[in-house]
Amino acid sequence: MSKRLPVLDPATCCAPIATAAVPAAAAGDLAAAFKAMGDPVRLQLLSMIASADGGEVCVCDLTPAFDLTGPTISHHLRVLREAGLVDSDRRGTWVWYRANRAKLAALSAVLDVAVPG
Amino acid sequence: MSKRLPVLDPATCCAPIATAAVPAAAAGDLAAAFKAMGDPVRLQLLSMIASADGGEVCVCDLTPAFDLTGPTISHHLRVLREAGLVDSDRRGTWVWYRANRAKLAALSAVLDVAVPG
DNA sequence: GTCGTACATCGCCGATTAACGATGATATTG
DNA sequence: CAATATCATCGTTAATCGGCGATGTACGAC
Repeated sequence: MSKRLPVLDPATCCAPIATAAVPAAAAGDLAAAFKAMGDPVRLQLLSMIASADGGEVCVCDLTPAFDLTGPTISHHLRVLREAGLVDSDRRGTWVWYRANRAKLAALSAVLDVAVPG
Repeated sequence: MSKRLPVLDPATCCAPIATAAVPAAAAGDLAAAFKAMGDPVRLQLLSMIASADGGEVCVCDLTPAFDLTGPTISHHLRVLREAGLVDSDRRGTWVWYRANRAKLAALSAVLDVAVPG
């Protein structure tokens, strides 16, 4: 399935942006992940996958939730996959998606900040 | 300065995506914020602003950090502003930017997740 | 084998975007 | 006042993106 390896380990990169500036080398990978979430449909897809009971969802349950064609949903799922936010797994006729929780946690940590007052 | 009000209160919206699916009405605003961070230059700008000593940075200190023209940096700052991630403030000749920490915290919370193992 | 279903990929098109140079607005200085 | 500096806006261009229909691939049923 040609999983493309992330250049940077999501667990180690990076310090919260309120603590230190993101190094240029890391900015690309981080921005790619945020960019993948920067579409309403993809954000909903990601949240449906991440919050799914049992930790995974069949594409057949995702597609009918939107007023979009199959190829379009497939396209968005591919973007999420290539960003390393989700993983897919074909079992028989159906394809199942699950969230990469470590990646989500890393992104959350990057945005974490002490809120004043 | 025509600050455009967010449709949804960043402090109340939303539950972590690993907990519940993002409502369609909220997906747009959330995705817009992530989209703004989905560019390497903007992510670096945001991190430079958020981590700045004193909580704010002059544009004059941001522009020379990139191999880009002034208008291009101005454009990226505008995107960050319209996404509600930063606020600007002109004082004399210079314009100062500071991060909207509440918004960053809200986005961090949305991505927060319990990591297994 | 032939069908029908479930997704992915391909190719195309209209809309959006990042980048630039030129121009404009605002503030300080002489 | 004129001149300079900072930053935003305007207008253009090349590239990217989201959407679709058509086609391809993998699987189960027959």
